[in-house]
Amino acid sequence: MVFAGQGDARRSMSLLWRTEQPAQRRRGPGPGPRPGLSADAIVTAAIAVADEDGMAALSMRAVGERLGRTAMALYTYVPSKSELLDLMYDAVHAELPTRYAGIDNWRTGLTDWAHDTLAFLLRHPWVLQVSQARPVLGPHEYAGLDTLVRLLNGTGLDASLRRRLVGTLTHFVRGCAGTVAEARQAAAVTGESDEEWWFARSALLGEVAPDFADRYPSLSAMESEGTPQQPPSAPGEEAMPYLEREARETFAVGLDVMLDGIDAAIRRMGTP
Amino acid sequence: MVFAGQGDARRSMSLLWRTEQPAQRRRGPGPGPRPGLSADAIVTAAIAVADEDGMAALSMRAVGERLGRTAMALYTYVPSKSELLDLMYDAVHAELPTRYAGIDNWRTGLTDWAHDTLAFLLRHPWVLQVSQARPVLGPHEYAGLDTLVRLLNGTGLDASLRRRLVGTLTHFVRGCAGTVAEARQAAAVTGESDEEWWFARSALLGEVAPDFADRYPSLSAMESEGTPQQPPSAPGEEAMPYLEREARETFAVGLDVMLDGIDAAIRRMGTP
DNA sequence: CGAAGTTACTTTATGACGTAAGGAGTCGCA
DNA sequence: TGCGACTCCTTACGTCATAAAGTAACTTCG
Repeated sequence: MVFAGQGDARRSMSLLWRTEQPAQRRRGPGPGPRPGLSADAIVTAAIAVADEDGMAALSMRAVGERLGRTAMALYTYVPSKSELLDLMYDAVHAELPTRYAGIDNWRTGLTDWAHDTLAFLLRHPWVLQVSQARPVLGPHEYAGLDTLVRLLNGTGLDASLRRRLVGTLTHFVRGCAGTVAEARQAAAVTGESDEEWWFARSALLGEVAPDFADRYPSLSAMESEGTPQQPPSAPGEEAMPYLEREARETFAVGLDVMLDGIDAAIRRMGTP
Repeated sequence: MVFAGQGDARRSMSLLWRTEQPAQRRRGPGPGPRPGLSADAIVTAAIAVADEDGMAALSMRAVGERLGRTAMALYTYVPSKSELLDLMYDAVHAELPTRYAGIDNWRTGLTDWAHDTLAFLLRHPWVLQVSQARPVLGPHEYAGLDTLVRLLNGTGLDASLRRRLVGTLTHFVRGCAGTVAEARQAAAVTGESDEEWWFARSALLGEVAPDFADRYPSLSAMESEGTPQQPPSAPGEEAMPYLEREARETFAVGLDVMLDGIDAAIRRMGTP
């Protein structure tokens, strides 16, 4: 987990909400030899690094290199790596859709929201590694939050209950996204596909725990019963990796279960 | 996020499942001057470091220091930090309860499980920062998984559905635990309480976004409506920090919503 | 025109990290 | 007494964020 927002709070909020004093610039002197960087350019480059190579690869050197500068050049525009992370975090949240057609139907609205949010998190998996407590409090994150609340308003539930549902739904989507993201990263880092990994590991597991079925009877029973034979993927379409397919199944099923639970709360409200 | 299990898979599984060759030891020589370390002692010390000071403070140097050795001394017993993490991860999972009284009542069983798991994760918050994809596959983690599956068996649902519920419930509990854990860590690192933090931040927010209520109408309405006046905590009992209280509310409400969703699935099964 | 001031950027340095390499000390057994 | 096995230490390398100080280019002023 990477902690953002460690720097000067006022400076950080200024940068996030773009309330920097516009004057003062070009007051006397002029720029140096180069075309000149900007905080925006740095944030864009940093997002590209994180998207492509993951949070672990996000170093000031890497961002600087992408811009043809040294790491230290960035500190002219960005106070620290922590603040840069804040800016990156809020910048990508601008991608979240804010308009949903069926506001009258809370269920389809929330389903769409969940799918969009999952897709967003898979485009920018490093977002999951930014601490959630003490949130960044940027304008785009708030916009995303406002959208979710608006969709929840359609349920007609109490404000106090809606408040909790925001966290519940977010936890779930983030959890699913995390599983997929980590599986992808593991595959990228090790160069070993999910299938290869699982094949090797289950062989070792058989060596090392020959009594597996006796030690974990419920788990074993469920696995042998509940694992469907997967159909071979249609020719021409890329087979989805094992762990990712599992995670997406969990997402679909779990989302329906949660929405059923919300539905139950709505019904209960009608007939107390 | 910290990735474990990067080392030699066979060695790692051997260590996890304690299938090291027992011979070979003390074959010819004797130990050096010191009483002698062991993998177990190192794992215990490493868990203590991570529990007390967080994952960021878990360095080989720090663990060695706690044992009165240098960082390099650990490498005699543990192949790498990654493997040490595997061992730590599985070792703490031994704390998870495996017996639950009311197996006949799936709802109370799952509720107890969720509370126990939350408490476990809050005792060892660094567990949340170990990657979930490509799991560690140790005996104690499997025991915890088997327990959850056993409780889910009480629902009578299909194996394929139960499979997905494992992930759904886990994501939710982990998400709640993560919020609390991160809030605690932020408070510990910055020395600033949730209340102080929020007070300072909301003042800045008012400066920087005076039109907040207009920009985020749904969110603002929900906040002003759904935030209860919190009663002053009884004298003598420690007031729970703001963010932690919020997270625990989300946990309680969200868990009930999820269990209602499971209940709906059970009813649907009865009357197709 | 030249000096001074301002900014953009680089170089260098510090103390952290994981861990490779190469000892040094101690013991059992020959 | 010497050898091999074993534990543990010192040193070293390349990485990280970032503090401090230096350099180069430009604008403005004298």
